[in-house]
Amino acid sequence: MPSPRPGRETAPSIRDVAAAAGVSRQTVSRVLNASPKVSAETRQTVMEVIERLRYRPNRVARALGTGRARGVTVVTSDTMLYGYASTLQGIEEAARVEGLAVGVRVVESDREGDVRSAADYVSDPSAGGVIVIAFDAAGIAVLRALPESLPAAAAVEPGVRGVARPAICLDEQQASAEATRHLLALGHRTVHHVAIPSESEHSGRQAGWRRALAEAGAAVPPVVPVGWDVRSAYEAGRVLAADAGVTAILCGNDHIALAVRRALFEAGKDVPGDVSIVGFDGVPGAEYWTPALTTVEMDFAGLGRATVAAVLAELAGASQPAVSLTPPRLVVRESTAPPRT
Amino acid sequence: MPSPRPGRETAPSIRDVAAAAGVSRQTVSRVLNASPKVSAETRQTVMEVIERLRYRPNRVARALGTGRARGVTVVTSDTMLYGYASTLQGIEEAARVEGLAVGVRVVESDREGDVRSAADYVSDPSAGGVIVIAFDAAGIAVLRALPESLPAAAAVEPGVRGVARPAICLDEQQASAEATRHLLALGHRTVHHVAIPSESEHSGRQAGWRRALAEAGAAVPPVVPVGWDVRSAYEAGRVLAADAGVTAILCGNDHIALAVRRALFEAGKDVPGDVSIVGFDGVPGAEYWTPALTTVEMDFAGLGRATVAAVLAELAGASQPAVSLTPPRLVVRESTAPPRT
DNA sequence: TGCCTGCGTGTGACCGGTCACATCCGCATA
DNA sequence: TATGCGGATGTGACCGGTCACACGCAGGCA
Repeated sequence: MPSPRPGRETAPSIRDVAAAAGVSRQTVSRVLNASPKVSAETRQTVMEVIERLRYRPNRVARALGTGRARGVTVVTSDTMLYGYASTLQGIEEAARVEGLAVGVRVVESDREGDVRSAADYVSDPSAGGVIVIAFDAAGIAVLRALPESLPAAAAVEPGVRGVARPAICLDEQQASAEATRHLLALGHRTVHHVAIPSESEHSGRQAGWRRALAEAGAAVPPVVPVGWDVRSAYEAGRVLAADAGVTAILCGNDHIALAVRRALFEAGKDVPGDVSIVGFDGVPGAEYWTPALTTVEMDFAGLGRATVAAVLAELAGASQPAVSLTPPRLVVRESTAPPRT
Repeated sequence: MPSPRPGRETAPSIRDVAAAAGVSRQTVSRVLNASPKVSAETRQTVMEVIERLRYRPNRVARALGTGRARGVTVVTSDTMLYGYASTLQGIEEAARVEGLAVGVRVVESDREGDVRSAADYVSDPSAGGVIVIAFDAAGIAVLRALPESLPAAAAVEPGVRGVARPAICLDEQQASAEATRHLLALGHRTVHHVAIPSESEHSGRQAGWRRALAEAGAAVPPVVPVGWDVRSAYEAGRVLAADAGVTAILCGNDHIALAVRRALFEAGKDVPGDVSIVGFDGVPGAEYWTPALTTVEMDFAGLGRATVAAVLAELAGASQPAVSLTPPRLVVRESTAPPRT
């Protein structure tokens, strides 16, 4: 605590500004909040004083007065995985532009205790609006546990139901189908799919893949589920590499593609000579991989920005603003080719 | 605003708890803050009431009362790059364990306006303690612009001077020297170095590399600086690939290594057959690259945790706690081998 | 002239905690 | 019995904004 006694240590308050400008604190408050009920003249005076005193409104006091902080808190189960991290980045950027504070809260799992604790955390007024990155079970559980009254929005996988919140998603179904068709068109009999943990049967990746296979009358091989850890993707790759019938693999994300590629390499199979692989995400640098990765680019940052717009609308009580997201799109590079005849 | 009129919408306050427990609000406050000046009996009663009412102290009110929020705000120029993101992750984790709120604020550059705005942002009491990820010019500028009175700590590159704050770093000089010696021992005449933007002449990577070369009496080739973007690393790789004298490259980070490897590949050079490469960071999955990458593993998460301990100490007015960091260490894999004779 | 209207402004209470200080009580000591 | 003392608890002010409402004043209309 900086003792307020010696000299003038403490930052100027709204009352200091009011006194210096010869108006009431409420008038200063109105100027700060761009209220129209202030004469141009008074506003001018007040702003000059604010400038002169280098006054900055205290966010804490404001939050206590209004009952909620002017900011957003992101709830997520992870901060490093590409999809999560980019979404977070988009949120931060949009929030900063809007002058909102940004908080982060990680939920480690969908266990009762973790979920409750995260929900409690964001229930506090200091959390402001809440954005849940609900790509997985933990996120969805938090979304469900959130008190009705909280202003919130979510970034989700396509196909999520039963969430009474504005939920935004990147619909990768089209692009996933396109990627599958691309492989089929190259002459592959069918396409195998390695699924990330956040995927469900109805989520975009899997739905698009299924649809494209069905349309082409191709067999639908069993989905190979893996965890977020690279090792499990590698193990899955080994299994697929051992199967001579596998010539094309649609991987749940780019990092999985990298590990699968390694497994294929160890099995003496060339990419794309023997097996073609496609990723999801479009991580930076995928074009400089060896071979350069064919992948579905996803605009997670845009998704993040859209969720900010959504909570802002919730906060203001307005209806959902129509933010247009750039849809996922297939980028063909070197990792896909016709199968060896 | 949930109108407090109809029914009981609002969360219980400390006064509700006090009333229900038959004590004063101050006593409840003491229980919450684990003050020793409460009888065991009273404490018990109060805790039961808290439990029954599901009371959660209001972080905003507390911050207004104490003058500062119980939390930390991370200032960083980036949230996605591996080093930054892992440090952030470590901070979040440690903060959560300590019951601290976590905020994030990005500074886009070291321009006056950006720096000032970030410094203003964290000067607000709602920011709590401040942790600056000062691997680069933007971070260091913020660190310098921070008001004296703010509780703050920083994660920095080794060799940073003139920062009147607890500054913690991962000293990779040893490991860098070791990596260089490893290459020299394999028979390489010298080792080239591609430097990341955050590196200075005196930072660990470069210092270790220089020292090892000097000790071995090897020539010190000019450092090749690149940006954070993968493309610039690729361009640097092309230049090195065109030079027949280059047989070993110490890359500033793993992603650079990946791009350099691509450039070598395009030039018809094999890794590690023709050229050996070493990375820095130890990104997850590097062991599944093709070839698996020899790299220096860095414990950024541990660094992040240490900074939390440091701000906590600042907050409490205590001296620096001695947190032991796990030092960076070389992990030899497949991307390094003797030069072709 | 009287009254209503609306704009610009000011006043007191309040948000939910904490701080500094006062008070009460029981027991040991003089 | 008076005094001192320290542990346990309570009281009022305060942190720095906002909210709801009151107020003064000018112009328009009856």
